[in-house]
Amino acid sequence: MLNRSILIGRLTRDPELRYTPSGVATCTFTLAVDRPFKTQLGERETDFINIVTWRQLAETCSNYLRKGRLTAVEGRIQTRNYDKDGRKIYVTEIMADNVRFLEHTNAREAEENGGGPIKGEENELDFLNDDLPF
Amino acid sequence: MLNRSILIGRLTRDPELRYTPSGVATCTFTLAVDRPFKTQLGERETDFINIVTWRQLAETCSNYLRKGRLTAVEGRIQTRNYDKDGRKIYVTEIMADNVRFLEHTNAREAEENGGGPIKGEENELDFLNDDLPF
Amino acid sequence: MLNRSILIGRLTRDPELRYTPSGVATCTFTLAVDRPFKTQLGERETDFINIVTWRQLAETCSNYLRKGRLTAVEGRIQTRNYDKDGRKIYVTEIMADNVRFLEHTNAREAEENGGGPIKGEENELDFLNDDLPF
Amino acid sequence: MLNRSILIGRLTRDPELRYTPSGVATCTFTLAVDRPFKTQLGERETDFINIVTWRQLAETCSNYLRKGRLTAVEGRIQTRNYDKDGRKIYVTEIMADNVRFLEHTNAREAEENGGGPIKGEENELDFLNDDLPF
DNA sequence: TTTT
DNA sequence: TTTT
Repeated sequence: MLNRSILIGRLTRDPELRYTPSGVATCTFTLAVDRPFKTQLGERETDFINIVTWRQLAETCSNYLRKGRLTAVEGRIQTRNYDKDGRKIYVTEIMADNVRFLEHTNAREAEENGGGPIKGEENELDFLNDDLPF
Repeated sequence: MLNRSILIGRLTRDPELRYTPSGVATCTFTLAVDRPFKTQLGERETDFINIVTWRQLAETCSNYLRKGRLTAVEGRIQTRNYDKDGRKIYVTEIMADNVRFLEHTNAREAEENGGGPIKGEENELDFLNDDLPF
Repeated sequence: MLNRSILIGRLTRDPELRYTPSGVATCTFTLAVDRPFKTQLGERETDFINIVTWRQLAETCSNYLRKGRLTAVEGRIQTRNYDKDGRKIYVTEIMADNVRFLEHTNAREAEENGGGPIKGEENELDFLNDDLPF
Repeated sequence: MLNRSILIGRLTRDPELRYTPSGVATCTFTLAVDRPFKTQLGERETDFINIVTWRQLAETCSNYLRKGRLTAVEGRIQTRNYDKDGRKIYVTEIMADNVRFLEHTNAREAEENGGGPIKGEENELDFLNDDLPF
């Protein structure tokens, strides 16, 4: 009936952009989110959460996100399963409908690994949100 | 850096209460959460999300929740993995720190399957908020 | 950049349905949400949060919600101000894009105060969510 | 029964730190959060949301936040009212229990306006989570 | 102006 | 009273 998650973390690697047979873009990446406490041994642990985006949002994520970038994600938890070698594998992913790029691509990075343009980022993002004004 | 999920759904079966070797209570259950849209074939799909609670909150969930009960859960997505037959199994769970019982146990149900007391429920819930790691 | 609120509470009175000059439906109501703790005097306090919905969602809220009904609301905090007697009045409201009716209208209530139909409620709700599947 | 808000925005001015008569620290600031769409005239509007923090979290916000800083806030909507010149003034605020500093103080800014230390920020934040009434 |  |  209601299913909403909000995460802030860093990409564990560059995002992957693919297309369905019918041509719909999908972009996947993993967010590393530090836990808000330490273990009894004083170590900080991290959760690795898989994110899936579709269509326009997928294209923009592919253009603007890179490994290590601090990112906010809003979406819905989705579960699925498939068979592998006669075993059922369970998968949990966040279907994101809103992604916020919290760190701007700086010049050096953009050059080095193909990060997206710095200007215009905000404007592109205006159309990423499935929320309507009213 | 930030990790928050809020879910409303129904328990797929009665909750399970266990204790760690050191005596800490933990209660687990699965929420069935209907997706907010239908497939192209007009079918409604459901996500099955594992919930974990600890300590006082675990005890109260075990007392008041039953299969089918509408329930709101607030918590943090946690991931872990373990080896099984030489394969890595990945698990995603919600570590809940707030659980709201949206359906009161009615008299018949309480008698039939051991559901918790009807009176006093709200007061017990006052002490369920629990922001601790476990 | 990100603005999301999720609330569960009870309507303080029946919802109000109005139309803008251009004919757009808007439905407003107030949720009473109990605080998760008691004061030092042992009293429980309550927050009263104004909710605004638009269009199809406004119509459905008007049909299905009634005073006292337990309801979940998801939306965005919006602030505005206006002048009254030369003073600026500040208003904070939740622009809701998702509303879940957690209590079914029972037969007696429906008859007494014009609550909406019991059957079909879930189906109507399918179209209330601005979130797209992908 | 459930009341959770998550916001990302920028401080409209430096935070204000005060103490209650009994010596409890409270820090208040306002977040400017851009709306996720533009008006029909192509203008982007902004919501201004008042945030209140208490105790340890208040001290750290006062030390690390400055005007313009991008910040994530998690908390609970609280409403109150008071009389002013025989009129009732209604106030809505977020009682925050988790604040994330999304922009590091850089050297120049720190020098210019007294922003907090750059090193150690993350560690301090570990203790900010605070689910208490105030 | 407030709900159970 | 508003931020980039």
